[in-house]
Amino acid sequence: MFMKKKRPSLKDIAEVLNISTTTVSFVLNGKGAEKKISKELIARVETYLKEINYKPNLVARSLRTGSTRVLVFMVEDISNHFFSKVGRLIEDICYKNDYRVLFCSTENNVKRTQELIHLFHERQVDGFIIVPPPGIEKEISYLLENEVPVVLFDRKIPELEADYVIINNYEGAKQSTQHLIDSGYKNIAFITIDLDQIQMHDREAGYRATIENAGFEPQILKLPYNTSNVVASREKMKDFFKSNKNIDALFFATNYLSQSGLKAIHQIDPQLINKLGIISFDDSGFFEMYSPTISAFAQPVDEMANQLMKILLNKLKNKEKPKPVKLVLEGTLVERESSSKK
Amino acid sequence: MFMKKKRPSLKDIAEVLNISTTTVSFVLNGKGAEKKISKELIARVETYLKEINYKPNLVARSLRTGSTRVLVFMVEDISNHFFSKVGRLIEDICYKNDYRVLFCSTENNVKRTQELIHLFHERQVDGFIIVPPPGIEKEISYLLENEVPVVLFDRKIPELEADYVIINNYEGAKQSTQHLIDSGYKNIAFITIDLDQIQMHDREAGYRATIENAGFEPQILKLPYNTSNVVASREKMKDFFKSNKNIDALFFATNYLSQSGLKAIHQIDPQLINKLGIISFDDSGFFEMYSPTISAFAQPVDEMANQLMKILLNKLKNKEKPKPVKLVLEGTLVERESSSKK
DNA sequence: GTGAAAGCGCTAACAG
DNA sequence: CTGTTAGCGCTTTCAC
Repeated sequence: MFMKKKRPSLKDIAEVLNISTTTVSFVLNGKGAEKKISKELIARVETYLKEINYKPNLVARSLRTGSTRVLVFMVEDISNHFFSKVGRLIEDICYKNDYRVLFCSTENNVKRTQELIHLFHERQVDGFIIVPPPGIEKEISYLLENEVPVVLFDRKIPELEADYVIINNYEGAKQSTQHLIDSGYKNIAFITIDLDQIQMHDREAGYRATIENAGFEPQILKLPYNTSNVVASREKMKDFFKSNKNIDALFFATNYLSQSGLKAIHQIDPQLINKLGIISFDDSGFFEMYSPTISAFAQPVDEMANQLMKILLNKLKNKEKPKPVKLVLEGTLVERESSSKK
Repeated sequence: MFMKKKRPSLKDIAEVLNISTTTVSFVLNGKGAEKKISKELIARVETYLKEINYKPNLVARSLRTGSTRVLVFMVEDISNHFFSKVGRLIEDICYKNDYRVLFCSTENNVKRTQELIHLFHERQVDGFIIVPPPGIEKEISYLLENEVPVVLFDRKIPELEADYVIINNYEGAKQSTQHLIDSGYKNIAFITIDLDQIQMHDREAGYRATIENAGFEPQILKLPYNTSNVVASREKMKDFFKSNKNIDALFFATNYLSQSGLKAIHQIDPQLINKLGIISFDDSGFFEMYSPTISAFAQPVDEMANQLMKILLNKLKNKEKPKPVKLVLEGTLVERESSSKK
């Protein structure tokens, strides 16, 4: 018969060393000097802590302090090149500020996002960076009302007084479209997603304005948004490409649409790709690897990460809330083989 | 002057309703009937809980119960197709068992992995599924000693008495190599990583045995493992391909090596890919999308997820530890365009 | 059927 | 300089 060895607590340590838990706690938290505990005692405690490889119970600490020092970065899909890049940068900034950060993917699914928000809020995380899926307004308001620090990212929610960092989608779509026009393409189609999200509307509007301004005809394919059925989407793209043979260039509204589109193009005819101009909104590691390499309108990931964290850390520090920060950044066109002059 | 509205606690609720916290707690946890609380009281409490949209403080609950009902799935890179697929399946099983699961990437970095293990252990997660990077033995032993449920995945650590779920890498490499031989390739090179990990050794051994058995010459390129310097790796591949013109097929030891290799091949000559036989260990969403589509040796993701969770849930339930479960599963060859007969 | 009260492990105000 | 102690919000035993 044996007992499960219980993890030692501060109290256990205090008993062994014949001192109070207060002293141990102070030393543990590096407040020994500040609290004027003698060098010898500090050394004795630290040695013992190291010896038994003591790990404090952070659940208890969090309950006591009311802070977990954990933040959450909640995006549509953390494996997406754009989000993972920003995530990585954010992680570094968090560590420097003695915060930890957890990543998770909403898959643009409201229900899943609600669950994630509650999961983390109930576990008392200190703050959120969220790419809000459509329909999540209520949960965001809930966090706001409860004065949980939240910064929106990639999309804003117009009716909400929340901080956000986004890019100028309209301008990016204009530049991308204009680039294809400048490269000599005349029948440029826009492939987008049938989702009532402001950033998608802006991209479409940018495309439309540029095409019409050049005296061309907009041609738009709107795919239903359902990650589960990529095959059906690809079939729709194939049908669209086949029945609109006049198209000589494609502008994809997101990087995952591009990837699906490239596959569709390949399935129609492996040579077809070399006859089309292609550009994608959002960059991807994949684009540099494809043959030909694929042009993209890239978002300013460094600046986004810096700004997001600056806003969030500020909210974490100052409990009284200032006016929401609303940031609209500019992206840059990355010209690769797929959009060169034909 | 206003006060930050504190989240209501069980005590607040009890006061408002003029009952004890015990009763509220019982109702909250669905134990009303079991504890024979009157239907009316249950209804009254539930109504009020809903009305104020009460969210329990799970940090407090965890401190009290000693369980967070959170598990961690710690892999090399969660954006890797193989790991994200398994992760998704595991997530479903967790939810069904009323556990939550957190995902994170070790990047095969020991220091990072140590920090992650401690981060989560200090926060009292209930269990771990870990793809162990080389050099992490000590931390895993630490968890084992503290009787934290751990299951290793994708790789075992021979000197450790830990549960694990892996595949037969030797057999998979043999099948993959044999498939290239059967397709008529004669000079098959193996591209691998210079990492002292058992699964890499097994893959190499499987390749070597099959090649020698067919009377051919093994040709192996070992790249240094450093995710940071993909460009340098790619340059090494290019040099290797250029200075070994006799090579007519390539067997990549991991899916990320394949992706890097495909890029190298493209950079040498966009047409070169069509002259080479290619197969990759581990499948990837990318392979189905590439032109040509890339063959792969795929791991049995469903079975892996099921077995991992079966083992972990069992450990969570039965505190006395049984003998470690050591599972070696078989993968399957997915034949695509890149390895067809030339 | 319901409530009082102890206690999970930690921090920090206060006392000495 | 160090210790006593209250209490974070919750669960659960025991009492009535």
